[in-house]
Amino acid sequence: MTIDEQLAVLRRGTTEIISEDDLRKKLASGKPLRVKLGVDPTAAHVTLGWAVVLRKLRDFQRLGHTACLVIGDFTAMIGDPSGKSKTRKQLTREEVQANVDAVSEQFYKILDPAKTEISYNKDWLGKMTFEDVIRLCARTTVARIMERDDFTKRWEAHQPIAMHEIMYPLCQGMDSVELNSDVELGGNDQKFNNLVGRTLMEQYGQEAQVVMLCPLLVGTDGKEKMSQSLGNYVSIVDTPRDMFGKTMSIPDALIANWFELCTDVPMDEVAEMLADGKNPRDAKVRLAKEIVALYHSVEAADEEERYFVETFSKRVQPVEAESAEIPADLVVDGVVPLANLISALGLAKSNGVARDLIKQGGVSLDGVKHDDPFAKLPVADLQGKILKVGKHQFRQLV
RNA sequence: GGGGAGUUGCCCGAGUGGCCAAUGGGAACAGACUGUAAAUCUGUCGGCGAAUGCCUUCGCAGGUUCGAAUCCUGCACUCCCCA
Repeated sequence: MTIDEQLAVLRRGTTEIISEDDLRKKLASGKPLRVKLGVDPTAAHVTLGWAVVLRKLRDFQRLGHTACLVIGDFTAMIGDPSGKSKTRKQLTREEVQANVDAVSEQFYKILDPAKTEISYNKDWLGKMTFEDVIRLCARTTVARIMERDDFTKRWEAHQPIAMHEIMYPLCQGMDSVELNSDVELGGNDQKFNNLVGRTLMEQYGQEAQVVMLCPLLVGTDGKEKMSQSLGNYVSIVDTPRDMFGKTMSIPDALIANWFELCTDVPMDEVAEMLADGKNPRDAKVRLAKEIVALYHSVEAADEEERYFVETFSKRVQPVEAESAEIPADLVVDGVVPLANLISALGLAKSNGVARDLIKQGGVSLDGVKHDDPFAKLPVADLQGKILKVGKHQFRQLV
């Protein structure tokens, strides 16, 4: 592959490469590049948003380069201030470890283990003495740190900024020095942090890393960046059903963007699907199938399409639903209060909410609406039926 | 170090002794309409209860009072101005 061809692959789905000339030179050297990606184990799932950068890293691997994952077990205790309007909660060692364990195997659904190097930044950051820290701090200025707009905004809004938060970019920069990385990948919100890495590397006599930024994937709500704390995410370990369903619920405006960032479908093909006169729903179905196929299988994708069409498009009951046993302690004289059953099965968070749902016509059994919030139904009538609560929740009663 | 302002439900934000489970907006959820999209309309939105009702909530801990989110004291946290 020529350098230009490689660049074309690498460029897809990036917003900025600082600088492309430097990247070209590094590629031209012919040696495998060390491509760094810092991950903070602040969450237990790899989301599609997170996958955007991981997939980019995989692109590098396919071109023969080495992925250097830095698990931020040290920095997670600080919490990246990027894009945050509040100080993040500091995680304990145990929480961090639990997340690392959960997340690391998910990485290999995307990355090639043979070309992946994993390190933990506590190994070096944790060993720095206070003197080391002071000397590190001396390498940057308050004005430089405060120029990032997360801080500027918080400052102007009179929001607190804790001292330890301003250390974050320096920590991440030290990671680059430690790894002597050639390229650092990151989400767009990482620009500031990654640029600090360039500065520090030069100060330590290294060649500055190339910074490659990927756009932040917008979540299923169509507004905010995808994140676990906002609940607008699709996890790569979601069941095929959830994955498909959540993808189908994104706003139309996001379809092209998701194709670009989450799949390998060529963009001109995408443009064709979204041309005037075409139903965007069909493009979305294709998108959902691509995603399911990527993390599960083509068969699962076909299966979910069929399920989706039957269940939602044709508005019939699902072929099969998760089965749920009627809790024995709810049964009195052979009858069960419907509202209590719904909350006991976790389909509503309290009996009151369950009753509200029933009143609003959001509950049905085998397609028959039940709107009496105080209904008590004989167990015999319930067994074998499909309980539907709200739009998406189905349970096969046993 | 000195002076001032603030902490209310998922978020923002009213509320200055009983009519407050607490106005309003946003988010969320449900229904209608659809393509499990968008927009729109309607409804719900602390917990328990069939219900008059009961319990828990207005930074934390005490106190005053028949009665406090509202008054007093102490504590914690945040912001602003000055040094």
